[in-house]
Amino acid sequence: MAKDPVPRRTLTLRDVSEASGVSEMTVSRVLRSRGDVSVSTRERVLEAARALGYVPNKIAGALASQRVNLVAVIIPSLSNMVFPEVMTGISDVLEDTGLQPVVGVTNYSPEREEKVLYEMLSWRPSGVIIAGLEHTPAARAMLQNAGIPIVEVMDIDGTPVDSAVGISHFRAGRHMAAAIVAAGYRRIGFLGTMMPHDHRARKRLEGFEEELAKSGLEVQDREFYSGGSQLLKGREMTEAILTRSPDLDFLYYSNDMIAAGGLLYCLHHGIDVPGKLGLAGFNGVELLEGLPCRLATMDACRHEIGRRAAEIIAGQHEAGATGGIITELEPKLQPGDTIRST
Amino acid sequence: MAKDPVPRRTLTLRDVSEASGVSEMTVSRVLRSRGDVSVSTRERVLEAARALGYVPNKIAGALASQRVNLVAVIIPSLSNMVFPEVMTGISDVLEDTGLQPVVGVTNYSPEREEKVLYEMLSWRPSGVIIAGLEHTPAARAMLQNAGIPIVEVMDIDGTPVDSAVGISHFRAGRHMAAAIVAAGYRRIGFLGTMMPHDHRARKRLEGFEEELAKSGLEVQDREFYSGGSQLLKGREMTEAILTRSPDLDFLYYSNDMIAAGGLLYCLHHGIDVPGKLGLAGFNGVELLEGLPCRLATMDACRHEIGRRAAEIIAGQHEAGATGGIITELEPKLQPGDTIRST
DNA sequence: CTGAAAGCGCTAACAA
DNA sequence: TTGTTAGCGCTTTCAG
Repeated sequence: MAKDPVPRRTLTLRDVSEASGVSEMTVSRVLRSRGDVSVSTRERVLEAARALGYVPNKIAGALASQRVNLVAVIIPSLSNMVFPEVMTGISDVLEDTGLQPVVGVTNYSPEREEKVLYEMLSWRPSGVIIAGLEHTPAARAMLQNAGIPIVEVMDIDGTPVDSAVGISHFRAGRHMAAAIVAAGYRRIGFLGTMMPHDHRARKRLEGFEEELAKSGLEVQDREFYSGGSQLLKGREMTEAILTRSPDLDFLYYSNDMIAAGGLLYCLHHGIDVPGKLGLAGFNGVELLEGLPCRLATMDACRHEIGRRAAEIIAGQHEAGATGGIITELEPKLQPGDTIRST
Repeated sequence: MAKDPVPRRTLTLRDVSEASGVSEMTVSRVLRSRGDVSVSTRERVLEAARALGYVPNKIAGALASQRVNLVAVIIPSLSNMVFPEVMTGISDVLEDTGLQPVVGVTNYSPEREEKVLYEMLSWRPSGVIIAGLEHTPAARAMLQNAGIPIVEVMDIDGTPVDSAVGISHFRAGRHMAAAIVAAGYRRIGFLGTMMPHDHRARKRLEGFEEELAKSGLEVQDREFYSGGSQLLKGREMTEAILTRSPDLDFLYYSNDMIAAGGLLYCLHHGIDVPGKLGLAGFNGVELLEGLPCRLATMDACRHEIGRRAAEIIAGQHEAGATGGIITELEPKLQPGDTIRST
C-alpha cells in the first residue's frame, strides 16, 4: 500500500478557498450552512473540501465565534454502572441539539474533581453537569463564576450552585426504613462500601437511621469494605456480618451490587429470604433482572436525571440564562421478593 | 445569599496583567511555568490570578501554540464493563503526561463512529485511540490524514492504520475450542448477542468453529439476542437453547455477562456443571468473582491494552512520529470450575 | 529577566 | 449572494 504524499501541514479554510476559487468567508458559510450561498458555489466548495479531506479547526472557530458546543460532564466513576446510565440520558437529549458531552472522571476525589473542573472550564464549555452538591470551595467558586449553566445531578439534599436534578437520598433512606419496619423486621444490619466521599450513600444511611429511630430502632451491626469486586465484597461482608450477628433479620446494603452478592450468598446457603432474613439494596441496576430472585431496591432515576439535566443545559443554551431550576425526582420503591409482604 | 456583581465577561490574561502590573507575556509565562521569571513577579501574578479567579482560555492557547493536550478515545459503549477498564488503563498512563483523554461513544455504529471521529479530529487532538480495526472508508481516510499518532485497540486481526494494541480474537476462539474439545465435550452450542458490528465477537466465533472443525465437530445450535439486561438474556437464552437441544454438553457464550446468566440458570435448576454441561464465556470481568462458581473465561487484557495504547500515544507525542507499533497481548485461559478438568 | 509585535485559523459585522 | 476587514485570547519570536 503506497502512501500518498501526506500533507504535513493540516488543511485550512484557505486551502479549500484556493481549490474552489471561492473566498474563505463563503467557504466558511458553506461548511457551516450559514447564510445564503448559491447552489453552484456551495457544490463547488463542498466538492473541494471533500476532495482535500478538509476537517475544520474547531479551535479557531470557537475562538472567533466565542461559542463552544461542548458540555462538561463530571462524574465520580465510570465503572459504577450508575454513571454510564446518566451519560446515556445526557447523550440522548444532547444528540439533537448540536451540543457534545465531554466526560471527566474524579474517582470520588474532591481534589481531582477540582482539577478536572478547572481543566474542562478552560475549554469554555456551554454548560456543566456535575455529580453531587459537595465540592471544594474553589470548585464552587469556579462553577459560580463560569457564567454558564451548571446542573448538579443525582442529589438534591443541599444547596446547588445553580440548577439541580436528582432525588433526595435522605428521604430514600427513610422510605426504605419505613418499608422494612412496616414489614415487621426489627434487627437490622447495614452494609456499605467504605467511601468517605460518597455523600449520597451517607445521606441514605442518615435518613435510614432517623426513620428507624422513630420506631425506637437502631442499626444493630455494620460492615464496610472498599475496593475489589462489589459482588464478591457483598458475599464476604454478608458472611462476616451474619457470623458476627446471627440474629439479624434484615440487611440494608448501600448499593445493589453488594446486595446482589449478599443475595447470592443467602441463596447458596439456603437462608430463608425473605422469611428469616430480608434484604434490600439501592439503585435499581439492570443487572438485578438476571438474578434468580428480585432484590428489593429503589430506582434512582438515573436515566431520567441525565435527560433532565441535559434538557436544562440545552434549554438555557438556546434561550439564554434562566438558572436555578431544581428538579426533584421521586425514586420508586421496588419491594421485589426479598422483603416480606405486609 | 447576595450574589457578587458577577463579571459578565470572562477574564482574560489582560485582566491579570492589569491587576498585577505585569505584561501579558510575563503573566502567560508564569501561568505556564515557562521561561525564567523572578520570584517576586511570579508571586504577584499568581496572587492576582487567584484573586480574580482567572481560568486560562485553552482555546486561545491551543490556537496560538498549535498544541492540544487532548487524546481522543473512541469506543463503542460505556455500559459494557469492558471499555471502562480500558479507559482506566489509559487514564493511569496519561495522568502524568499532561495529556487528557476525551471519550466519544459510537454505540457500535460505523456511521456514528465516523461522525464522532470527525467531531473529535476537528479539535486537533494529539492522538487517537480507537476501538477495533473496522471503520468506514471515510473514517480510515481521516485517521490516515490526521498526521497524529493513531492506536487501534482491542483487536489485531487485520490491518491497522498506524499502531495497534490488542489480542487476536480469532485465536482466542480457537484456543477456547481446543480446551473444550480436549476436555471431552462434543455437542457444543453457541450463545451470543446479536450485533452485526461486534467484529471481535464474530472473529472469536470464527476461530472457535475453525478449531472445532479440526476435530470434525461443529456448533450444534445457536441462540442470539439483543438489547436488555445481559444477565437476564443469558438466563433466557440458556433456557431456550437447552429446551430446543437438550443433548448439548457445552455452551460457549460470546461474553461473560450472558455466560454468568447461564451459569445462574444452571445452578438454579440443579444442572450438573461441569459434569453434564460445560460453560465458558469471554472477557474475565470482575463481576465473575462474586458468582457462586468460577466461570471459565479468557481474560481480554483490557487494562493492559489501555495502558499500552496510552504509552504509544504519549511516547510519540514526546519523541515525534514513529508509528506502526503493533503489540499483541496474550489472553490467558481461565478454566475456572465450569469445564471438566482433563 | 521582561516586553512588543505578529499571527494561529476562523467568524462577526459590515460593505459591495 | 459574495467579499473585506478586524479581531477572538493566547503564544511565538525576537528585541531589549
